[in-house]
Amino acid sequence: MSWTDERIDTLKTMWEAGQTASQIAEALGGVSRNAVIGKAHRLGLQSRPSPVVSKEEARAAAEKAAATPTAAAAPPAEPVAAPPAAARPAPAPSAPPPFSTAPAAPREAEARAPVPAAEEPDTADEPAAPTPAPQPILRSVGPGGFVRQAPGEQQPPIAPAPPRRLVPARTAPEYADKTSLLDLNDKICKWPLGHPGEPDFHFCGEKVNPGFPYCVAHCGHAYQAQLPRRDRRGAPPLPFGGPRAR
DNA sequence: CCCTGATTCGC
DNA sequence: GCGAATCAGG
Repeated sequence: MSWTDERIDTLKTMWEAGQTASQIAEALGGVSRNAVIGKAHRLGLQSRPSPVVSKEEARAAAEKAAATPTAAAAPPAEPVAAPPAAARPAPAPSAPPPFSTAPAAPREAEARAPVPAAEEPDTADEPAAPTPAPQPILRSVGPGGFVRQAPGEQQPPIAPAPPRRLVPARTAPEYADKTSLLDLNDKICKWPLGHPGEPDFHFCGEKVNPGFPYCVAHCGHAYQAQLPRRDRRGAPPLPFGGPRAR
């Protein structure tokens, strides 16, 4: 596998979106985690919170901690070089789900007035299936077939995607229901829709299939059993709406 | 053990 | 430039 423009593009986007190197490698296919990391560095995509702290950083941090015994009132504004990336998956571990009604930290112009109404067809993207019917049957997922079907079951295994908008309302018509980079966290689907840099680029935002970066439906796209080369048809379903048309 | 990203170094 | 091997922390 070589680093085509498209693959580099995907790498960049996913890296900046906070995907792990493993996830990126898996999404790209044909490359190892190390390859992704190596490439990312060569591209200058640098510095993500690494689990490994350099001795310098550790020493500096220790000194700082020691030198600041009492003045703990103000949260230290990012000790070392604060990553410029506006995008890191929201670290909020116990944070409320992305679609909770009340944003904990209301961003200025984001006062979203609760609008009563039910629906508006709105955007044409992702026509969500209108069947919120909860699936009582527990299913497991696995490589290849992805969603395992209970024995004897004939129905499509994947519950139809519930309506995407779980939040009652919004103000800005076109963006309010979009899951932005800033909204990403471990619990919501990071499947990108549209292309980075474009105004309507956003993320799926569904609840993830536990253990995966995507919701069940998008996992079905992302993880598929490899077919023999001669049997493959068309382009593989890469995220990001496919390679950027330039 | 598993995971993570960083770095090195032969190719 | 590439990526496996290695390192080192969580």
